[in-house]
Amino acid sequence: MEKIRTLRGFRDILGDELEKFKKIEQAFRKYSTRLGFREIELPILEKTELFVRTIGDTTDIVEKEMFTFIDAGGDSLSMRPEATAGMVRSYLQEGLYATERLTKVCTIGPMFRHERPQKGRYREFRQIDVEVFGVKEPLVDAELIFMIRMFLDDLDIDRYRIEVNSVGCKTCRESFRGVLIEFFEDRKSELCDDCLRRLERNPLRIFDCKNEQCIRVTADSPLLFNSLCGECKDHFDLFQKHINDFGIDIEVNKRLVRGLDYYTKTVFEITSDDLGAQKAFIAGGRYDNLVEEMGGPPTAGIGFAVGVERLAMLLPQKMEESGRECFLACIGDRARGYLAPVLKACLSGDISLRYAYEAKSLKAQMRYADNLKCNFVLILGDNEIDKGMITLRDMAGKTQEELPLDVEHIVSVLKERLSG
RNA sequence: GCGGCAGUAGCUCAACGGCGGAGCAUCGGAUUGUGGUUCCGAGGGUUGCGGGUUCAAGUCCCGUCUGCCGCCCCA
Repeated sequence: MEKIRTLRGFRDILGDELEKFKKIEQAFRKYSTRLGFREIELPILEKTELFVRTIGDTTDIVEKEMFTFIDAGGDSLSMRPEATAGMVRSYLQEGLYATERLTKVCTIGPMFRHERPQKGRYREFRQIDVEVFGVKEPLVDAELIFMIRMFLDDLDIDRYRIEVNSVGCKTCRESFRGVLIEFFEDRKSELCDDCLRRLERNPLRIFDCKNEQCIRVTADSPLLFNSLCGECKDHFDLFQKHINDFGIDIEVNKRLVRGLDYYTKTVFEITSDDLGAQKAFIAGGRYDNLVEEMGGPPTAGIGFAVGVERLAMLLPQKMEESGRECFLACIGDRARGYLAPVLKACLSGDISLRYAYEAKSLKAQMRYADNLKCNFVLILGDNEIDKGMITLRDMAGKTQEELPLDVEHIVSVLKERLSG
């Protein structure tokens, strides 16, 4: 019989990795709460059209990376490949634009992309997603970078770079597109096959190419950053001033491009060389036209996503200290009769109690208790019961004492020992 | 989607084409009811899966699945 295992690129999350996820989410919520973000849970499945219209129909994500299927009713549905699309849909559907001046929301959950798995790249992966709707001022751009900085500091992560760029607005991008195509037309022969395709669909992405030949070509090319319109230029300058006020070091990377169509003005990427090929573990940017394009009122937007698995890889490997636990070792059937009352009293008294389900030798039970890293072991056998006592052994101190066999008393002594 | 490497006990890995092993982990024992160190012992495997070559395949060949590295993409 063939063993059933997870689908390719899908994993069970357990042990240290799950602890890291919890730690990351806890640290994140600390700052999201303080900055006024509300958490929201969104569906994993949405109409395919939502992603096509937001992310862009010529992006790789939409073209070949979505888990898409036709449901029984004939609708094309897709597992969400990212969170912003659903956030925008929710913002419009719940009418938040009408009930509040600005909206700060975040969500944490799994995303799905049908890619070839690699370290730090899975078909099901977890993202923390943050969005702000209704603020066009660059102060919020800086606030998000600041939030990321506080969050990473909290996790003791310091080997990373913050790269920022501006991809301009619709008007500066349209006019630049012509300039760029004209430049590359003359040097077509020097570009790789991938870039020739990009030239047709999204010429800006040529700047993203790692091919040395293409990098040489783009080194001579005009940059969108240098031909931003006045408004976009002012926005970026003010953003940099605010970043400076927060005391954060950033690198302006004029070649930085994002793979999703909706981005405008400020874009950023947090990368680490400790991650291998998938260097970016946080990325985001502004999308000032998206809400309107999706049928809402003109509303500025900005957000970012954290790749939780990738961030977890940057966390130190050290195991969490196990909690302070107690163990009850019973010798004989008479002692077993005390298990239920002792367990009941311990749990009510907020004390962790472990015990063996099988009637094992005391030696085996002690070994088990040690294995579980229990700090204290209660030993109960005929000797103790006849005296109306119970033995309490301090495993680290290798000392033991006898206590009256009274559950309330036992719990109060354990509490005292565990807190000291 | 493309290229390369790999898959043997729960984990890390050995085994010239010739009887599948070790360390760690788990469990038990070392004279009455006391853990870690030590000693002894036990359990655990269709060698990822399916074909093929061969007297004989963990080992060679083909396919497939999965992982890893790079490309691509992206968080």
